[in-house]
Amino acid sequence: VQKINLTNHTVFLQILVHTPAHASLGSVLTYRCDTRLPPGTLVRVPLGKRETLGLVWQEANGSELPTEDKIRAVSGVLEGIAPLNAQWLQLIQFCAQYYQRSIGEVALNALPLKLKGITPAQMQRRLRKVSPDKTSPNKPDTSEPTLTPEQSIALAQITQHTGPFLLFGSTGSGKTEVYLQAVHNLLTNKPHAQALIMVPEINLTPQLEYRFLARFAPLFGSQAVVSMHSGLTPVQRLKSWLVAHQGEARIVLGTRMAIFASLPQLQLIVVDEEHDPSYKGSDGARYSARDLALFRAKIEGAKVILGSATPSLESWHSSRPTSEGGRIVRLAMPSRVGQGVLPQVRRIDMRHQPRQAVIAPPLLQAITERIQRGEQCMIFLNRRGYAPVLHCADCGWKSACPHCSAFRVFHKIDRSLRCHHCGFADTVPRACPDCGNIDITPIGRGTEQLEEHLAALLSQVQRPDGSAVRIARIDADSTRHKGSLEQQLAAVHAGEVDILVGTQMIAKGHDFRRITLVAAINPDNALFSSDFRAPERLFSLLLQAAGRAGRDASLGENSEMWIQSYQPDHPLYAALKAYDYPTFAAQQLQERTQAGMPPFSAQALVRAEARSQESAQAFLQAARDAALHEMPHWEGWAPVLEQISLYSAVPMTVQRIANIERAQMLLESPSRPALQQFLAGWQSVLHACRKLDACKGLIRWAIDVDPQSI
DNA sequence: AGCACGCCGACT
DNA sequence: GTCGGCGTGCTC
Repeated sequence: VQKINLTNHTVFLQILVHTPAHASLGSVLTYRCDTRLPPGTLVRVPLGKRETLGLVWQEANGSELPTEDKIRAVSGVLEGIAPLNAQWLQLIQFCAQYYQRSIGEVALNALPLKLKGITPAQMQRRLRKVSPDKTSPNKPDTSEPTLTPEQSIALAQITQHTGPFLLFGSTGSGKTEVYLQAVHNLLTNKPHAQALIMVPEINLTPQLEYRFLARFAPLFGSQAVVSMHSGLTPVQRLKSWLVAHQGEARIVLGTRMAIFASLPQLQLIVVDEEHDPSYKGSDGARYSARDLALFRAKIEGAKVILGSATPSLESWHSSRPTSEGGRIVRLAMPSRVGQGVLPQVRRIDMRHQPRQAVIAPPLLQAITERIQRGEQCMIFLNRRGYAPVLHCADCGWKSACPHCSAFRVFHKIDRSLRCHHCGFADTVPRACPDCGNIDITPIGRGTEQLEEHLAALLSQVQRPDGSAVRIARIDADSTRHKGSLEQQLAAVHAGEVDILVGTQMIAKGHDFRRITLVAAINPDNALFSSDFRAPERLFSLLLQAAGRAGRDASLGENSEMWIQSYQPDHPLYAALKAYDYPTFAAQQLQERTQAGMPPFSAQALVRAEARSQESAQAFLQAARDAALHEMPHWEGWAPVLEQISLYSAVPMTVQRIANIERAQMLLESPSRPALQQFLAGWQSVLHACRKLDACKGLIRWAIDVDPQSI
């Protein structure tokens, strides 16, 4: 009934809109327009009863147009914003295809939401605000720190070769200075070039942001360095995005999301702490920003530097000699800058310690001595709360969460039982809810209890000035309120704290100059984990933690890293004691070769969430059956399927969260392209399985390509 | 994802 | 009698 006036100028365009992967509607929709808009143009389009942001993908070739009465007209173009360039579009396409997401979802998630609601008038105002900042640069900072020989060699290699590079530098080897000078060289030699610096979590590494600002703002103006991370307000995000898109930002500093920043003159990407798991998303589009950085650098013709003291085994393996098939140039910087020495690692055999000792007597003694000398200690325990579970010895009751298949954690501080998965909390019962027994007891310990325990053990110990020992705890609970993390860290820096107790969140980034003793209370769990990447993460964490000690050269000489373990002779700890990542990596790679695990195979995981465990598993099994029995009959698919292993559907480790049952299924292939091809074809099967009767109650499913934890 | 329509429980 | 819960369905 709708009247359409087609002029001879009318073109049909495929436009990307934000529709999720599960929607029956695709994410590439056809609209008409009287102007030939180039790919990458930002537009506003009608979609149902609303108007939304769209991105021109390409012109529609007449053959596959939807019925004409469905096609609506583009409402307007976002004036004043240049189209996204071809490389950016290629990045989006690759990401969508590789991670099995719709292209519209990837593209629109990569753009600032605020673009959507913005009116042309606001846009003009916004653009004027960010237009070139004429404040002339302050006096150029000519005082670039002198590089060590190792740093100079690494920098020279980066200059001479095209990369990609793996900067393998031990904690404190001065990787950041190499990044800074590589960026400096680029930006001064090429007046329009842009660099992208990625960090795992920006609030944990504020000093990196500070160093970049301090170094480059005086040279290129304060607009030259912008940050991009999820902590920005929508308006700040829009602003950063526009400055980068217009080429005015020379340096973009950000978290994983920054990999999608529009950078028309991108020539260098740095991925700091490239092994960090937070580069791989665990919700929505589960992309690895590190892997995308390698791809993006390739298509942009840019250099990329991956930096780490404990590289991911994937990157490490890729940086083997070229003669053995390596594709990344390894640059090693083994020495610590200055006089700082890595702490001596001491392993305590907990089998030979008093039974109930949380802290072995020798460690307690060492802590005491440090405090009496006015030095600081840092103690790790990977469990927050007071005790991971409450228990009634009479009837066996445990503090289970009613909504999850997990125990609720006892938090003594507010006498609550809290579920760390769904957040459900209430006050601790006075007596056992099942049998009325008054005597319900905590089992195990968390950081809260460790803090209390230490306070009791050290109550008689005095600091050099005769005052009592001060203990601070830093974990997700103590830093819930905005700014409290900064406050607590400041207290540590100011020397107001003698012992810092915390979860792994204190291991990252922060330089505490007066800490001379670091201890891990109970790190063994990762040795027995069902996740084959757990040892890799543990090694990295412990090495990073060790790096917190002895940063002050005058104290560094006798700093220590203590490990309490029931397996003190485990090869992981032996390698750690020797600060020998290559040996550790070789052991791990050896095991992985034999077991055919990444990087010697490619993996994907399908996760299903449903009202019942049966329907979640039924869905996965149906998809598996179809892959095993139907897909081989598809024309030309048998050779692909021969290379794919599909394991059985199993409940996830935490089977139920917030009353939603979860199951998963692992897929493996020695060939990455085969796995890719399989997944692409399998999508339609998964969509079809959803409609089966046995799958009633299925809520959602998702494919996780290259899962980082299983 | 939005946004609407649609049919059942406790409140101005 | 309405307000509002979220189940189901549609969007070029």
